[in-house]
Amino acid sequence: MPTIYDVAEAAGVSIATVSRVFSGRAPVTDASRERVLAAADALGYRPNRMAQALAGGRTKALGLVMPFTLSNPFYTRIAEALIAHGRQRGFEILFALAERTDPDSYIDAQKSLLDRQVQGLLIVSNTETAHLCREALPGDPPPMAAVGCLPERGLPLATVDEEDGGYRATRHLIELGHRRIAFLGLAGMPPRPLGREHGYLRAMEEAQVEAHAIDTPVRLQDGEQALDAVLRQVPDATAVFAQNDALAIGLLRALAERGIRAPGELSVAGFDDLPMSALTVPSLTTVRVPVDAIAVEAMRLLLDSGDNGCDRQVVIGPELVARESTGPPRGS
Amino acid sequence: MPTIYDVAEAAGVSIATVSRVFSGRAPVTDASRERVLAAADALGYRPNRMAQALAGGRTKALGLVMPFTLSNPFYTRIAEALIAHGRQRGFEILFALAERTDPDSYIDAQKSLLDRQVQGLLIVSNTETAHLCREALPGDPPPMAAVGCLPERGLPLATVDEEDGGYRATRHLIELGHRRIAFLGLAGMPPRPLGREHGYLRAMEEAQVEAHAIDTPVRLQDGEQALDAVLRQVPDATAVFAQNDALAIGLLRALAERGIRAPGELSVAGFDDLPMSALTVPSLTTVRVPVDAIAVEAMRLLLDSGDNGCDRQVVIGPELVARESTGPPRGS
DNA sequence: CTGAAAGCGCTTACAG
DNA sequence: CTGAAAGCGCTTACAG
Repeated sequence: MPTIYDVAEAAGVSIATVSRVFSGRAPVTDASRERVLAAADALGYRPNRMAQALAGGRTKALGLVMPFTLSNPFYTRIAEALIAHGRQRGFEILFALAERTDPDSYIDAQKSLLDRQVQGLLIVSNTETAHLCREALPGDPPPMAAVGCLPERGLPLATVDEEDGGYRATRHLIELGHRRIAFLGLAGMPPRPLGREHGYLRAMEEAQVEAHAIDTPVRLQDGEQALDAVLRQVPDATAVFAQNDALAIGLLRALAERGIRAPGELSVAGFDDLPMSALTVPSLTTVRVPVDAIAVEAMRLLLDSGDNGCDRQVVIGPELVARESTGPPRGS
Repeated sequence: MPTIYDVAEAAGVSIATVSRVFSGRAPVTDASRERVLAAADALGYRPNRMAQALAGGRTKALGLVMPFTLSNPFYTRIAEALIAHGRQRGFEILFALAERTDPDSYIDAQKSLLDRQVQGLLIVSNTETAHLCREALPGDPPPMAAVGCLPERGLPLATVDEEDGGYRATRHLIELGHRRIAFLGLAGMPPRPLGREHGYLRAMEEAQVEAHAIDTPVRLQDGEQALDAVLRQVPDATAVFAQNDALAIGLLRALAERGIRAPGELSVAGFDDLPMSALTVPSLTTVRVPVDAIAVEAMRLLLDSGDNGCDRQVVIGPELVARESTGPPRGS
């Protein structure tokens, strides 16, 4: 690989000039620029980013800490949007996948990114984990923003309004005529992500009907277990609102297996609007998370904050997407 | 951030000794080691990887070039497996996502990885793209391996036996009694990935029935278009074999929308075995790609090749997973 | 606008 | 086993 010395020699200038041409941040005559560019092109020169980072301190790289379960479509959508917007702003996004969802795994992942001298850190996780990541930051930390957690003081954050989303989904079911509506949500995660459930509870209270929140894991493969829990705990439920689309899709499958019609006997609503959610049978009513807008705001928080922005929070409103999996309650 | 000098001072040794302790590749007395480790720990020292890479030439990082569509579950499964096995072998995996699927985007992504001085390159793509990436490699290139493409000379490669997978899926349909079986596959990608289709053609020929390969895009959202094509081109088809599960799932949805029963009126088989494929209604018969084994072999090709291995190809056998979406043909 | 020089934080022969 | 020194390929004040 040719180095900056090779280019300088070929172009008949000093390495400082070559550096100036490539960084674009210093005055160079057009003549010099052209000769340097021509020489670089001829040699196939590309600056060594390790050396640039070491000498300049700036890496033009941002770190993204995510759960290891890349196959979770919601995370990958966030990642795609973040990469796209980072690129537009001239930053490369470096991934670090947390091996598990516990805080230590996140902190390890964060450190590996810091070792690469990233200029900013994006954390996709729940609020507590993001907070712990923040505390684990070294003395002279790069800016950090959390993505998609619940709002909480002291952490710049771009997220969807989960409470409002939960409220909208529940209102939708209530307006269809449902009164026995169960919420299916996350158990055992410290802390429980409460936003969606809170929205559900508020809508139920407002409608003066009894709420039933059921603890269940929320993955694709947990549909059967969740359905069992519903049938046991709220046997006369006519609708369920699931914490996320993955669980809702698993639930749809479990219902089909038992011959329970959706929405005829049980309406199902989810949260996320995965690409898959429009294509299940029946297609899934859900709450669309504005992933793109979240990514834009997260980049803004990270890069445009100046000195003041360290505590800003941007909460973006979601949108209800009504599809086939919800309908009037049975017997109405 | 503390540097190696801070640690050396605190431990009362030279920076060379600190470096030796952290690299683990040189003799140090236990006493020195302990003092260095204690000092490093107290200061929160972590080696600057940029400096390590620049000074040592080795980065302990491998590059992974993938299509930008992270949300394609097949790619993310490959990525997960690669990351897991890379870690086990002490390597970090750096991603570069090709913005589009054209070769130039891949080459750009590859270059950005090379700029980071990765010690090896993994290309997830079709064979032609991988070949072009290889040709674009600079004078002194790191080892490279292609993952999941079709076999072709001159490129180390770990992949599934696509032809065999296509054959097995088709045999499964034939053994169920089907004779009118359409293949739904990729159009317009240069070159067309022919493996799965070849397996289909071989099975059809062997059974002495007429083959019907239909060109169609293969994404989740292409199910409707693909179904139209089948109904138009092979109206009496009793089964289809789709190039991948995404398309097969889309197809299932399209069938449900038109009230065509699967497998009653049309059996559907896919290829990939996505997590989702077990949970559709009906669940999807498919060919399981041994993602984990492929990842292990890819790492082996990259890291254990010595000088000889540059041309090795590992083709791993797939497995048929029979589920609900296939059954005997109508009227049998 | 341009060059010579110092320095970023490490690793690696080279002596000892 | 250990230290002093050179050097990895850049960027950045500092002069001019």
